[in-house]
Amino acid sequence: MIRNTRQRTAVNAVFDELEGFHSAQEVHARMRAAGDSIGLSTVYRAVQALVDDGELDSIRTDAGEAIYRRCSARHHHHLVCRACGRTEEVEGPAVERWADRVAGEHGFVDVTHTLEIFGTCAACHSAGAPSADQPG
Amino acid sequence: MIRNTRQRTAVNAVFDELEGFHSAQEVHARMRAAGDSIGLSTVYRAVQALVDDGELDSIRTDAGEAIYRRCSARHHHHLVCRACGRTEEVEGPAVERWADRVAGEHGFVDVTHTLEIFGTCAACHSAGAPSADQPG
DNA sequence: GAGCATGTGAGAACTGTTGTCGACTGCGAG
DNA sequence: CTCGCAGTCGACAACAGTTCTCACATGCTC
Ligand SMILES: [Mn+2]
Ligand SMILES: [Mn+2]
Ligand SMILES: [Zn+2]
Ligand SMILES: [Zn+2]
Repeated sequence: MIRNTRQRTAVNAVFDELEGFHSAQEVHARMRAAGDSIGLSTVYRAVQALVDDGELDSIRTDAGEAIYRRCSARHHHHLVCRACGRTEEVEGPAVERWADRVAGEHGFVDVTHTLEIFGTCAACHSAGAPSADQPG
Repeated sequence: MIRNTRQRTAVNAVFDELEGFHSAQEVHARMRAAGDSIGLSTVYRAVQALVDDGELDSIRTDAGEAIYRRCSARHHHHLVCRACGRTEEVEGPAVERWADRVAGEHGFVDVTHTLEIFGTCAACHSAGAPSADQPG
């Protein structure tokens, strides 16, 4: 059975305070800095449990790092600022239908998808942010 | 300037023989097994150069590993079988427009996106493959 | 409270990837 | 066809993120 521990509660609470995506390492550092005593392994275990419970959503950065944020229940995608990390949740029913349809046309079943949009947000753009590319 | 070397030519050639996505490590192992002498660093440098040249497309697995395949020039996405790794290139102009539009509505500029569809292909499904989930 | 399955965490181990640096080599200049 | 050298190679070390190990601690049930 799953136990309530100080650490799990604390990790969960961190994501109440935080906007956008954050890595396990960052969460660990924040907690340590705030005086919480917790091990890095425990943070990893906690975020994974929260993802399994549907409490957190996770995506992977271009650099291969897993990042997490508190996630609303309905299916959606993310619009992420490359410069500041600011994140918007976006929905597109037509895209959902397209993905399922195109997969079905190829004979695929049990279909899921990942979709992330990256750009420079208005604030960062007016501040003069750099740019980057994404494979297709 | 960029030089033609035996190694770069060989890495490029490997992707002529191969369907679907393959990791740098796998390519290295294949080449070694086939008697080619090449260093792992060189394979990494070669695949990255090929990605930069638009010769290869790269995506990242759930496990965080970068995988590569020979890629047609036009912008597209991938429909990947979770069981056998078989990959179809798919296009959806409407999805492209949607991504740009929704990003623009939020004030984002310099917009790119990633979109991958996962499922079980017909062959694997009739063979009775397992299933998995993908975050949203 | 007692018993014990479950969770913790410091550190080691692992994985994919990148950096280092002396040796090597493609290739344009002469 | 040399020569010279910037570009390249590759064994190896270093790195970053993540997972494993295992002795110890602690929620939960009874
Ligand atoms: Mn979707
Ligand atoms: Mn697209
Ligand atoms: Zn921004
Ligand atoms: Zn398949």
